[in-house]
Amino acid sequence: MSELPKTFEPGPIEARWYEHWEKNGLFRPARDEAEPFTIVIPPPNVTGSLHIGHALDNTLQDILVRHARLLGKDALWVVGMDHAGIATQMVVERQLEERQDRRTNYTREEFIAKVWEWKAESGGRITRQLRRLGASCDWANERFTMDEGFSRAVVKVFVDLHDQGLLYRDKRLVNWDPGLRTAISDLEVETREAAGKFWHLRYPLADGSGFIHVATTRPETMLADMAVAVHPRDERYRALIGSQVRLPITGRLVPIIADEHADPELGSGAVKITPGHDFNDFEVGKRAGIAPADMLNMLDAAAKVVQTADGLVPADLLGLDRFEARARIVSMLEAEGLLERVEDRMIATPFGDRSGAVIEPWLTDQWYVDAATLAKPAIEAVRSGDIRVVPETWKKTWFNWLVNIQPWCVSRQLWWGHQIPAWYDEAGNCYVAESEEAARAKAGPGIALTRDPDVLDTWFSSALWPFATLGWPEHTEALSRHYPNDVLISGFDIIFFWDARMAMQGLHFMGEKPWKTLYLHGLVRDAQGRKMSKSRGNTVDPLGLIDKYGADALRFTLAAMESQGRDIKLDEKRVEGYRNFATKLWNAARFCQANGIGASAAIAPPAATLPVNRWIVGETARTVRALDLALAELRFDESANAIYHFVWDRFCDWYLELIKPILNAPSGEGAEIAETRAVAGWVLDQILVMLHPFMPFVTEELWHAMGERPYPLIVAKWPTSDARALDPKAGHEIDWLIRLVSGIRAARSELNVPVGERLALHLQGAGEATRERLARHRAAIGRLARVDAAEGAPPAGGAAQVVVDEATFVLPLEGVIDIAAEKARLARAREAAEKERDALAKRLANPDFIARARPEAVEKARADHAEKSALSERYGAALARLG
RNA sequence: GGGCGCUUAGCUCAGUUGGUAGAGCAGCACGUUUACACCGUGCGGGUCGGCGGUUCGAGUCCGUCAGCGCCCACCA
Repeated sequence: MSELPKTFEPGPIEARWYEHWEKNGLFRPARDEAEPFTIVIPPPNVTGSLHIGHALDNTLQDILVRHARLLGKDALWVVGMDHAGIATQMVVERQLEERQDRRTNYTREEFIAKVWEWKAESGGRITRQLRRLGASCDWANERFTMDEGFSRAVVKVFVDLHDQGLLYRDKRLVNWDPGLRTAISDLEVETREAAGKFWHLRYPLADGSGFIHVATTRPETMLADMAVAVHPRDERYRALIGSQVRLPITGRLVPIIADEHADPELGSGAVKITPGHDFNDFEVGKRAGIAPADMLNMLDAAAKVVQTADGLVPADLLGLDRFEARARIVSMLEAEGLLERVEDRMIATPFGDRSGAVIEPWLTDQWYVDAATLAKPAIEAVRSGDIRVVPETWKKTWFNWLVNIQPWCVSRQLWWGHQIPAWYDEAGNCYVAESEEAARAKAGPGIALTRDPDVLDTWFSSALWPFATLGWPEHTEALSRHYPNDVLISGFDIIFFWDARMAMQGLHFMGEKPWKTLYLHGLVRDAQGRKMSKSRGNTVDPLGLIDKYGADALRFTLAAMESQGRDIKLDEKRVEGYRNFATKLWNAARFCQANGIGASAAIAPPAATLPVNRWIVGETARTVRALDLALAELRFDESANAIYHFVWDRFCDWYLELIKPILNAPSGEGAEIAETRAVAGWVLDQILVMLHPFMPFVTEELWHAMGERPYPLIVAKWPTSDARALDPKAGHEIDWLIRLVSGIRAARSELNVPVGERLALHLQGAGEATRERLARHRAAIGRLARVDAAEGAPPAGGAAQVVVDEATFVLPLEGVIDIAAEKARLARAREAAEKERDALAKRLANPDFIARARPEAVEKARADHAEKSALSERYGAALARLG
């Protein structure tokens, strides 16, 4: 037991204890016999640094893991990082560019080596930051989505899915990012409204008989037009169906076809069809019998104009950027009198979420996962309740996306990532296998093979995180113990990217859901409710808050503000408030130290005879129960509030104040002092344990400061909410005491009685029990309310009066206070009681209420009515006494 | 075009199965009591977005309107 410094400084405490825990393996004590509890961290990007969203996500995880550990479970928090293909490659490329260098100056192997180098040097930043936050992860088994074991898992999943027909190569339109020059998935496309134009064009009919009008937002794609479509029931064009159009500029002859895609209400009702550059047109083209291989393409990977297969694009357009080409083509059409008019218009435009480039639908060969098939068990698992989703409202989103899911494009034209395990021979035959040797065996002897240069979508590998981190495809002990995981905590922003895909892959490869519960939290926003972003400059740096207020304060803030289903608007004032809370606890511990209160020897509550001690033991048990319930329901806000109010309102404001007279009593009361010290020490211990998941650092510090301990707090025992600890009689007594003291204080304050003035306290209409209570708590009442119990009837004259239950407490104040003020005060109190009484009377007078309301409700209304009636009468009597 | 969420005290938010509203911060007043001014005590403050319905009774359930936010979707 060491004396606590007067001021609480979080910094040094945090550094000391984190190191102690980690060094001593306390994040993962050996508990082979214990019930497992498992959480996996959403692996942060190697490029990442801890932002406030991580702080929230990881705080919630740490609370659950520390709680489970305190419950004696074999708690495992799997930690690691994600290689984050596109993001990481972009970072390293940008570094090269800063040195006037570029990726393509290197071989693939050289470049990848540079990325690994960079990862080694700066990739661990976020894990250091996680330590600052207090995250009790299993660092001894840190994983990476491209480490050797994980890579094996990725390859196996690819090959197995392929062999099962659930993964295939296909030529179709894909979302192409011309900035990054790679395909991306539907989810990586952000559609935003952007200012654009609607060009109305005249396409000459081939027979020279006139024009057909088409409207388009993308005139440049006319270089690859293959048809003009009209609605089959559109009378204006019926006669033209089957005839031909001679396209301007290229002179290509294309048919006018009938297709329901053409909307007669929109534009002219006729629409140009460019199957190679538009998702709708692709489908129209297929319906018109054009095979994907025959669809014309006019753009290269950087979205510059290239020659189409029929060679009709004029040479001076070749090599132009798509937007330059647009301008050029519009002016060419205008010159030929084929531009009818131009409308300004907002266009729903697709952008790449990483590059910000306008996405180009582009015809390429890519690898696709049959997501619809994998989605079915994931839908069923949530529908059946096998996976519990919290908050439930997300179930609809889950179903909506998974039911309508499209094939998942998993190949990326990047260098950094898991290279696709597929090999091609010179004839273009494809061999998917776990290794080149295996592929060669499939291909047969003497066949030269080239490996597919593409890599996999990062999410393809992170989808395997819940089981590949546990050793899969090996059948490890860890895997059988810790899969399925207990809870996944994730921001709702990655529900499709990650959560749904984990469910799909986990159910498919493990035959079992990845986690029992999926908990989705909101986003952390700034104090004005705006989304935080670097460009907006409103990001909150969690490390800065930790430096300023301590990790405990930040953690507690995030937990207390995490109410299900809502975004968090973070206000620094809240963090400051919870730093104050930690300080409050610190000072309470100092008080205990100064009064001979120390670590409790036992887990069970000490025997107590004094009501105040019996009461606080009961209150402790109630808090444990409230906390258990809240944590079981994943109500982080409720659990934080339960412990907060117990510590501050019950323990500090009342209990410690109430025991001061006992502790300070003159000698001769040894037994009471001993009992009180024991109880106070025990309660403080329970507080430290209960608060530890939320505020691990300050609690661990105080745990040791209060005395010698057989084990650190991080592996202490969670308290039990033993109902036997509750003593209703003591509870009522202390409740009465609190109401009495509060009542007297309020009266004094409202009547401006000088604080230094000690008043006499007389009784009016008090029963025997009240007199006994008053005698028992004379010292505490005297101290807290600054009154001295007096014998006999109150003297006549001015007095303040406080009604508690049946008794009226009279504080003679002749000459001290303004009698009129006290009368007004009592009249207000009586009026309030009467108002409630009358409302209850009205309800009770309603025969329908008596007949239809639940009997308990009627009973309660009667009891309340009686109480309010009595109360108003007592205030009436008090008023009468003042004349 | 679908789907979801939000609207409760000046601010940020709770409010479990319907029984006439709570917290933190901010505000105001006062500071006796050797744990704590990062504190203590007390006080003020809400027609629970509008309208309608169900019910003995609605912040809580249903409908509708208004405003705000998010997600999904191939209107050229």
